[in-house]
Amino acid sequence: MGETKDFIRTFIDEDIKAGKNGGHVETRFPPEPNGYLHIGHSKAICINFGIAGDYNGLCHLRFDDTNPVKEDVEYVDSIMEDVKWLGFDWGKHLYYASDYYEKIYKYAVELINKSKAYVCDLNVDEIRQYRGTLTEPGKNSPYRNRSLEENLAMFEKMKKGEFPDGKCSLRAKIDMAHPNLNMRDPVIYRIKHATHHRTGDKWCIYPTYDYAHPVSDAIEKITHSLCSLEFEDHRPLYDWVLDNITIDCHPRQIEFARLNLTYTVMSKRKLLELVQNKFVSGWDDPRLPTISGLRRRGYTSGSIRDFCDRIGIAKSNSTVDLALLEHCIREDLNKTAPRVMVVLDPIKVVITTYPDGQVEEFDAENNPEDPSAGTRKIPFSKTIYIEREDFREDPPKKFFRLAPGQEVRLKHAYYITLEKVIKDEKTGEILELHCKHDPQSRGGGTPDNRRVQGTLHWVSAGHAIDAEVRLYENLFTKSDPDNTKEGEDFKSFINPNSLKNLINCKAEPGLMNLKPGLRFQFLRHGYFCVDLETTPAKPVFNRIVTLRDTWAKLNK
RNA sequence: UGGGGCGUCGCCAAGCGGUAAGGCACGGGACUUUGGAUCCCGUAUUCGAAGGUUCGAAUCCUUCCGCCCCAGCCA
Repeated sequence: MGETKDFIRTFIDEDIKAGKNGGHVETRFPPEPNGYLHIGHSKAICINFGIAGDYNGLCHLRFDDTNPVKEDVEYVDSIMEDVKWLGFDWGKHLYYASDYYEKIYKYAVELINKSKAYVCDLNVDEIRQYRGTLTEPGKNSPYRNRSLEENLAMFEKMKKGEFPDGKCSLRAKIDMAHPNLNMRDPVIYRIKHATHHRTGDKWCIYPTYDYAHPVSDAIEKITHSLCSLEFEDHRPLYDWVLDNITIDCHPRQIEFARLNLTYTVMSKRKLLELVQNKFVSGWDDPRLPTISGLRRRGYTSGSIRDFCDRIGIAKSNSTVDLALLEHCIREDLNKTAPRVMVVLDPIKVVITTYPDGQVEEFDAENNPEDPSAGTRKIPFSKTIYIEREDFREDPPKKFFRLAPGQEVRLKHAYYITLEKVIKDEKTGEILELHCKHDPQSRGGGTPDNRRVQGTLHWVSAGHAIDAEVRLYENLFTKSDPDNTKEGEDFKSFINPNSLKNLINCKAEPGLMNLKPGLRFQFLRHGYFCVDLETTPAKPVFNRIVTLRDTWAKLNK
């Protein structure tokens, strides 16, 4: 968190010291609207918005929508929602590469006029053959030296839709023998008779990323164009484009390593497959690493920002341990989430010494970490539920919870001692437990200050509400499902137990009126989030952090 | 075998010639009206390897080794 400076900020400091851009810093987050944002994007978002903020600059949100066949408004809507939810504000600076199509086109004409671009009739296969290989140079396209007039006329015809898809393309004229393949006359415009989600059918030629991106950055007067490592090889082309058109801005491209997380699929292609083939309920399935999935699972945006701060920025390919993300949400929720008593697997307890029909209320602190969170009243009565696992008829040593003759404390309430176990005569099933209580222990302590070893959570049977808990588990059992070997299908690493596991439980009556998104810590059960599907009749909770539970189960 | 990057603790990551930060994970202890809470304490004689320069190197030089990316009219 700013203790040590990353290399990007170091570069920016150097630029400022050198007097570049008048000391201004302007960045952009440029997603292609072809899927939902995931935790990996949040790193890029935090870096771009974070750096702009640090330098009192601006960060734009720009949709890199140059390939109509993959894009959709559903994605642009979700991306805007997720960036906002993460806590970032692009202000008025919402842009679309498609808004620049006219300008981008004119710059292409300029390149043609300067003899820096030409229309090439080679098809995809031919272009590939002419490109050469990693070790052999390519050879010039036979169309490379078309006349200026012919190029202009051809490009005009491309634009007018006089050619079918793939008939020809506009290529930058650079160097077919360049050691960097990206510089071997890259295609900068291709024909696609497809409907664009914003420009409709106005265009049938679309600029490629390599050409549209630097132009878009320059149009927006971006100072630092931050992107991931795989674009390092494209930087010479980025610079070439801006050096060869008439534009008074030349952003500096800086690359950083993208995020990888253990036990997590980050590839958009794979996420799309999981969604389309219904392995999950949708892009916001709580088991997915999408921003919307994490949100629904109960992650706070603050915890995700904290995570992005902690992982740092560097250029080495790395895979961050999922445990760090989980640490971040636990740390956040520990400070903010109210504590609540919920019995997941109830067993009935009757306090025989407690008056029939009597009800009293106890004060319970909402959060021991935060006194300002206040207290709430919880009802107590003769019949309560406790956790089945909190009772043992034959307690092993060191079992300090309820057992015959053993005194325990009911959190916030009384000390009770087990006197009798009531069983079904035929089946032997335990039906209820009969206990006596010490009236002097009201509130959880006694005048004689005697200590009890165990404290149990409970709910009053007559007041408890029925709730439903979903114990989602981690989707993948493999550390790097994104990296499967030859012949391996990443779907074979899906954890069969990750599917929602519904548990009907008994909860404090106060949990009746909850809004989706609220998080709680259920004593001893961890953190839960009120699910979107919660109805007035029945709250539904999603468990928030589960990799640990998954491991516990797998290692059994 | 062309080009571009990267190699510091199990996982991230500082360090930029002056003698290895920090976080996560892990181990041990304390405490607690249930913690997956909190607080202590511990954990790289060593920086991919080997040479060299230097009083002194993770930091400079040389060579070697390993990993990642690039042959889309995807981004």
